[in-house]
Amino acid sequence: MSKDKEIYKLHAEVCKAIAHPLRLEVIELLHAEELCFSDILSITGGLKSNLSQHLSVMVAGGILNTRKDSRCNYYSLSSGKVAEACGLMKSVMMDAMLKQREMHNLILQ
Amino acid sequence: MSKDKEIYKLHAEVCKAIAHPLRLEVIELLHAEELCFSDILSITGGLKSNLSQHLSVMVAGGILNTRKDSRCNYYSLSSGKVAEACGLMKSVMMDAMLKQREMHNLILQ
DNA sequence: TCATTTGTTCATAAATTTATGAACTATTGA
DNA sequence: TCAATAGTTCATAAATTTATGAACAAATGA
Repeated sequence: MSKDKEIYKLHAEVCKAIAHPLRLEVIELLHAEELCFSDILSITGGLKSNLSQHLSVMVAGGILNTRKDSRCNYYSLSSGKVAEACGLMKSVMMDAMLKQREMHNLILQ
Repeated sequence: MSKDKEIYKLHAEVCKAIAHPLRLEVIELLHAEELCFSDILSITGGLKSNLSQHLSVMVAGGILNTRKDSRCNYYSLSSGKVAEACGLMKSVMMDAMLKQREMHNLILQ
């Protein structure tokens, strides 16, 4: 594979680490503060095994840091850039929603 | 589903639209200028059917606009925010790579 | 020491995404 | 009209991701 294609592949892996509803929810939570596994689980709900796997996808993708206290496993964003990128993509989504709504209104007239 | 979960799902769909090596390559190309299908194809290579499908994923995700000239189908970024978000994620990837390299060096000493 | 808490790991099934090639459509130019 | 250009759509197979529950491990506290 060309060097460029390698880079795009790595880039895509980091992007995939944010591309899931639960993972985006976790990113928003961790934007405010570091949290431990059970805190995140109690907020997001669902199975602990599922959350644990998603968190490890995010750590492997380099977007989360993890720190092990004797009692708890703490997770935090590796960089503010992650939350910033997610915010931009959210705004792109909002724009697309508005645009679609306008199209709808136009058709209904 | 709760309203929040719905939002995270839509948000994730837009994020998925950038989370593929070929799609990131297309985003970088379109950051500079609007291009038509065959131009993109000649730069990225691969099958035309594959490119066409990836482009439609991106249009459906709201990150690309498409315009049909009688001769060609032109594609462009729906917003500069898309390229900005990708740039941030690329920088997160670079940071992760550097960090991993440092870890490596530490272990090899 | 033994039960409890706090997660991770594993196997598996289900769902989704991706790649491929063939078939198809629409427009243009000879 | 007929061939060529420019792309889309479709069926299918392969790969990857996701969800689930059970089993496991490590640390704590009674």
